[in-house]
Amino acid sequence: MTGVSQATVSLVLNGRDDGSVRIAPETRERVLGAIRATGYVADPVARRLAARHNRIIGVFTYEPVFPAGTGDFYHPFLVGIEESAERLGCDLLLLTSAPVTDGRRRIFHDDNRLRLADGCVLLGRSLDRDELGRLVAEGQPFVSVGRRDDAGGPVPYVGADYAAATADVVRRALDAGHTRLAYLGQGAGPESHTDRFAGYRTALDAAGLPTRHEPTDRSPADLLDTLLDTGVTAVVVEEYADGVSLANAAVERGRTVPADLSILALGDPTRPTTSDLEFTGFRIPRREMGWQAVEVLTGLLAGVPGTVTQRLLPCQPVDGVTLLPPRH
Amino acid sequence: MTGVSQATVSLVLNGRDDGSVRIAPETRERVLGAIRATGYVADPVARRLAARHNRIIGVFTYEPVFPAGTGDFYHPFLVGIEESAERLGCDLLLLTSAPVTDGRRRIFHDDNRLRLADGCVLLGRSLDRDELGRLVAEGQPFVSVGRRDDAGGPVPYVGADYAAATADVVRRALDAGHTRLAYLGQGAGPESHTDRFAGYRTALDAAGLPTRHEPTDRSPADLLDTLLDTGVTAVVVEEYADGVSLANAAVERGRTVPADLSILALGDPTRPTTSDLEFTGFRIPRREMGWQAVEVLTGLLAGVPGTVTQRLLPCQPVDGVTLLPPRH
DNA sequence: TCAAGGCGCTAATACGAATTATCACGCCGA
DNA sequence: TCGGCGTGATAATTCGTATTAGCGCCTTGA
Repeated sequence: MTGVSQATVSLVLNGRDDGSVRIAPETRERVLGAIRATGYVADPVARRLAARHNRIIGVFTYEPVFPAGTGDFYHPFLVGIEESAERLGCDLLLLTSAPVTDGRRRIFHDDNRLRLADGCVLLGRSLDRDELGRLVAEGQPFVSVGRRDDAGGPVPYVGADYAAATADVVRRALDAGHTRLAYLGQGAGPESHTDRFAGYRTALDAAGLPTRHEPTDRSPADLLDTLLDTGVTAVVVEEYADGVSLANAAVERGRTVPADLSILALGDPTRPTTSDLEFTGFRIPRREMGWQAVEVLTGLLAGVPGTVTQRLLPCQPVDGVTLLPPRH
Repeated sequence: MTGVSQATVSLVLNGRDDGSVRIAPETRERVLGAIRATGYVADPVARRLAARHNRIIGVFTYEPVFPAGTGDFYHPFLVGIEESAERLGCDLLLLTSAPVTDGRRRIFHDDNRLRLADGCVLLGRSLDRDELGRLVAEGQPFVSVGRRDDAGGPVPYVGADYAAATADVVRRALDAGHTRLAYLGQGAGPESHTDRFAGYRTALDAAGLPTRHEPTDRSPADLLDTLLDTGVTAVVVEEYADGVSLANAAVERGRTVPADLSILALGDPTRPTTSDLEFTGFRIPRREMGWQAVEVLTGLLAGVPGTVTQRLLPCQPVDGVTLLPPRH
């Protein structure tokens, strides 16, 4: 249309008029006119092939992105991710094509499409260690939402400081006069669990008090009986839903929360559950985590020098109504 | 590593051993071995450049994808879209980079990235007519979630049959004995509104009864007075939230719903609102709409002949507690 | 004996942009 | 007249893959 070469169009399109390249203003206008007239837009894929980046951020989750069963636990993360992406002018690629084997999605498989994006954000309770290691080894740019242990190298993450938040919750119970506190949950497995348990242990150790770990495989009623029989006056629960079950069991047994037993929740519900009690504990800064994860990723990609790639964000304390001094 | 050409690797990688191409089993094994050893995966971008499609489905919404203010009205659509995409092995690209001008996102702008995807799904109460027309004119493959009028050509869509569902609701009120039914809402603007109003009008016309249209700009209390003063016994409300306001106003005035006034909701809440009443009306098959939108899109892309590209899905009637025969 | 065709693979090219070395041109000064 | 220099644009190459015509060799059948 304009009689210029493809190269010239490319230069005009990208507004290149720095020292090394010059386009006559008249030519530039002609090209821009043709672009406007035809509505031409450069093929982003070809562009990516040549430029080696495309402002696409992959989002990989081990559960469906738009959750049904997780009671929207992941929703706030995604809100933060989207807001951040929008601000940075990036698009999000939801890696929904990853096939599900053995009940979970896999990053690496025969038609790995991760590299469609410049980098990716990983979301999920527990990431597969092998896959994580491979990402690190291959130098794939990624950021995990949630702290992760090293996997053959440092893993970039934006996590919540569960250890500090849990220790704080425990200290609040200690300040209220409790001396026999149990930890209800796995306390192992995913980093989010071990961190909580570590915080619990730290706070009790510092106070010179014994720890007590209850697994979650017992019925709430049994569990309640055991706890009360052995003089436990406060329980910190890893999973919000387990706290709800325990409280319900207490009500059924004619006991009162928190008069008979204080219950402290270590975070937001990850399973759909309802309760009219507002549990004392803390909130996970989910939106902020999602937001910062994208920030860290783009920092990594741009090679920004000062970027801290391992971040722990503070949790917000929640006062709630489930903590009272113990009876004597 | 194996001494074969790039072309051979490509052929092995894609499992091409149909009639036209043959690879010696021994060679194939050697190549596969090298692939396993190195963990090589084809660059999806280059692949897309060559193949001219990439199994990416764009998702464009006129509101944030992960909604905050819309009370998760859009969530079920996205769940359906994701499920369908997962089943078809496609990834979803959320077009979050589209800049917001004059309070809404725009598809077309100077750095249009729609073409990154093979096609796209459009979501939103009202789509911009000009943009829609341009999509049609340019032959961009897309599907709208929600019925749309022609825009210089037929618009592919998967919508809810609001007209039929509304007519059905009105008939249920007529069957209960109502003869003075008002329509509360815009009744104009987006197709979803005009369709509802059309259904309302159709049902009343068929019964030989007069229609009555109330705009939403009045206070619920005023509105309630007017309705009752003029003998209206049932109201169909376009917006769930307006029904809630009206019901609340009734309670404040010492009236009872549905004894004094039946209220029928034409769909699910699009704004966050709470009410202990379960409104009589219908539910929008949101998940199914999202699901089928992706189906239609992939059908379009694959050029599947029999694909119906304009679909209206039935809404599910809800019995609820807000419809009773009128007092005499 | 020779054309026809099967076999397994590769060279070459396309995909659509970004990048860079280079070229043609005109002007100026020596 | 010739060389040097600033201008403005282009030819050629690159990114990593998919596709296809065709090569050289061998077998088969008439």
